[in-house]
Amino acid sequence: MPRKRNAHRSPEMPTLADVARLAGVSEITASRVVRAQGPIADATRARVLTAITELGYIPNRAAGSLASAGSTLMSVLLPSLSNIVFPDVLRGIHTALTETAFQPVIGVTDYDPLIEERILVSFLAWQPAAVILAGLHHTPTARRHLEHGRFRVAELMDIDGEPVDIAVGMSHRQAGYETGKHLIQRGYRRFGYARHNVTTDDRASARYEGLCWALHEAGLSLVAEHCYPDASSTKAGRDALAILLAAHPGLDVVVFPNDDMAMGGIFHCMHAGIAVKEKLGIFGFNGLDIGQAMPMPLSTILSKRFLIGKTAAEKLLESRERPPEKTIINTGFDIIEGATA
Amino acid sequence: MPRKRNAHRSPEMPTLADVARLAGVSEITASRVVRAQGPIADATRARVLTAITELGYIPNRAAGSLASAGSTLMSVLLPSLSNIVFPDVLRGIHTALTETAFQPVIGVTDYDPLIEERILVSFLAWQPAAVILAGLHHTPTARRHLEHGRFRVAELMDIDGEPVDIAVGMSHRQAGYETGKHLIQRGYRRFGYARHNVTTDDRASARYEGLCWALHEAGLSLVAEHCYPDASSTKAGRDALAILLAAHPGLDVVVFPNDDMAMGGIFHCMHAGIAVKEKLGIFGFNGLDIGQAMPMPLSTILSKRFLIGKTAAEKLLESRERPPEKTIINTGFDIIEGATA
DNA sequence: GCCTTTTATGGTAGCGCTGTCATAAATCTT
DNA sequence: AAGATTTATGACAGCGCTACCATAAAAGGC
Repeated sequence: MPRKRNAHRSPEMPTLADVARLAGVSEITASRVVRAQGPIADATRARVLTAITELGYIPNRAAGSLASAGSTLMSVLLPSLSNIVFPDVLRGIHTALTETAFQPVIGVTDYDPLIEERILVSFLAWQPAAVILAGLHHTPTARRHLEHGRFRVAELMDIDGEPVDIAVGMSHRQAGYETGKHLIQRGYRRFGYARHNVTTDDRASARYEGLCWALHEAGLSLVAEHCYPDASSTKAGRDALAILLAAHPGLDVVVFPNDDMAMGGIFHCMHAGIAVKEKLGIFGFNGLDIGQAMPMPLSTILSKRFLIGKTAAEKLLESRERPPEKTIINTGFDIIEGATA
Repeated sequence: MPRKRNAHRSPEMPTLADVARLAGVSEITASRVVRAQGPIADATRARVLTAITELGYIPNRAAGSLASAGSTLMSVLLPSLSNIVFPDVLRGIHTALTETAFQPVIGVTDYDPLIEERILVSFLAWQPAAVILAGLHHTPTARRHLEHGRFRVAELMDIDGEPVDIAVGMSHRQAGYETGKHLIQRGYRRFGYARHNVTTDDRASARYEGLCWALHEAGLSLVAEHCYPDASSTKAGRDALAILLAAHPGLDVVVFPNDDMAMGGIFHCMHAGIAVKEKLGIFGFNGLDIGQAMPMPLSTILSKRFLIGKTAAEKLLESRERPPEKTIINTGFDIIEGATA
């Protein structure tokens, strides 16, 4: 016996067929009106539109996606939502997607490539139009899926490497290097570094390496570093600096992996009565607003997070076809001199 | 002529039929293995699982969703991603959804009920299992859709009102009231308020009202308020306080709609040499980590954002059926005494 | 041993939409 | 005016999966 229509749906939802019947056209014509695709006579369009409002018709995207083998979803895989950095990226993506039919589906990987792979696979089940993820480093399985080519791929934040399709971001190695050069030029010599526990944050590591390289070039090296055994936070920065200075009082500048921790460093100095900049330089990364609103603006590097997200989404929308060659877009960075180093 | 199978798919994707064929079972049996549903003999399951790995099969959720009239998507509509508050909520939601089959699809409404309505409708096209949104205030059309009942609904942050299904949050009116009582008890009498431009942030308005009510009860009223003509930010708080004090030097406490602005207020005091707490009390809202990591921890109210998101998602997962009565979960709030008021 | 219940599997018909092809009418060429 | 092109519409199958039965075999009850 055939399944009764809508048997498993509580109140009947109007379908395209209902719209078509009411408007006195065929289903496919109604479909064309909904999708604004193909030539439609104005009078016909009007009739269909009226029918749609009258019935309160909402298209079923699952059916559409199934029939056309492609969805309007854009998978976004972010490492973390614990600070404002990735929400900023997401905001950029969302801004580019407003007024388009695309919708972001988000997943959080906790900086773990295996989790990234698992979430990616579950996202692919929706036949996304594009996949956005952070960094260029993925598991082999994930990379294989990404290279399959049925969807566009954007790898964000980092451009030091070979992207699958599009990469949008900056060179973190260079940012670290420029940080070192900038601070050396300003007379700092005895460098400290306050790290946090995320060993898989490739970008923080790249900045660290760049910094070391700049020091090396100048015949210097890190005097001290401390790894705070927990996630990055303002408190982590504050405590890390306290520990660092207790063991190495002679430091004249401390570089932090991000602004949150750097602000913690400043708070420690305020608390301990250390003159920031004169006695101890503090340098961060990200260029958060709050750091710039302080009485003594934080010296840091502005990463263009919103721009990265927005640019990536825009590029992905430009064409559904993956171009023959990989694209790298360098959004660059700005050194903010600030007043703390 | 029938459409050639997979004609519009570049490289052929394996389907359930391929898996079933390889495993020597029927499609429906393979489907049951994939969904871990119904009784399956261990040997059969193993064969199907092997076939799945061998083919690299990824289920097509659009087809599944269409056939079963329900998806594993959870629509999340947030007012903003510009500060850490809603990312925290999202993090809570995501945490509850990890290890489940559900995936959050997110939209940003910019505190605009009309945008909320538009995004809601476009999300409903995916037949979501649940919808999560902020606040209890929606357009009539949106409310009608939400009440339709084919999916669970959670309204977050606010519990002062009548929810559609589940509400998880706190009473912002009461938070404002308690703020007022707390500050009055500490001896403050000449109150200022620094507002920002989002007039549609109902929760900030509710806190404001609660504060005014507490003042009224004590025979007091706001001495001054200033509305910063831009979005909330640390800089907004800093500038707003400067303006407020220029016009009303006699204020002894200023309440801010959130911690970001309150920190701006503290930064102004630091800059202008005003002794915070002794000369001018500063009070925020949210209980952000950064405020607590300052040398002088911010006096504020801790809103339990992560908990709200997590609780909501968990409650939604408990049953697919909407219960006969509406549920309100009060996650409460804590007054953080801090050192600034 | 016969009947009931449970366990394991399959056949089949859609879910609601869109790709493909076909067709008819209107418009443009020369 | 006859053909070529463009514009507007429709018929129909099928996207990949699962709900709804049906069935057969195994297990349990007395």
